[in-house]
Amino acid sequence: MTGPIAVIDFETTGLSPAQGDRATEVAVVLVQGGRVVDRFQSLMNAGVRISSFIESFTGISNAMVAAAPPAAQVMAEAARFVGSAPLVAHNAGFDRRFWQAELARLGPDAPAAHNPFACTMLLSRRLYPQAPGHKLGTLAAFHALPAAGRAHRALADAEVAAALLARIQADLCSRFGLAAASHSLLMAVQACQRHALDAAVRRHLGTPSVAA
DNA sequence: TGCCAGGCCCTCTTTAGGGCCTT
Repeated sequence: MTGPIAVIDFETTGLSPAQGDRATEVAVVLVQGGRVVDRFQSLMNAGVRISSFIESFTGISNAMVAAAPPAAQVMAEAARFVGSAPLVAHNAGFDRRFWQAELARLGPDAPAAHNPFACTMLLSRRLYPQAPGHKLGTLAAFHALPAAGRAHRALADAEVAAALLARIQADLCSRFGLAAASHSLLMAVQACQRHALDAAVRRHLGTPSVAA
């Protein structure tokens, strides 16, 4: 049994914290042994205005964040919830930038700020090249994953990403005869070269031959 | 008013360009 993995999703005011964008909502789903074992979700007030485009896109309004706890408080709680668990997100580069930017505002010693991230989008590109696309919703439909609520809200998207992660782990296990697909294996698959998946997994596992 | 990012991946590539994906 591997340790828990924290699947995270942010809703934000835009695409780039370097351009002043801030998080408006965060959700974390803890997954262990292919099952969701705990959840964290909160809106947060970062003191910035949400554009009408983002409001219609996410359903998160200025009034909703005005009534939410301060961003620093929410991020501190999220970091404690994640603890030492490795992280997973869909298009993880995006969520990693906001995770690190928001935690950096808490100070240089914020916990969990540098936990490793794996990406369900990069993994899906490796494992499911036949999928019609690699958006989270497209992959959910492709794998017939259960609906989890309104898309583009943090907890619903984190739940779908967690279900996608469970599918990825199950497929890796069945393909390579594993009992469990660890986060480090996910990182190895994510980093492997195109058309070199089996060789990359064999290198990671340290086994000379694995049934395909 | 209009525009804004970053990184991976593919290919009509590698001295590059553009699509995808996240909000």
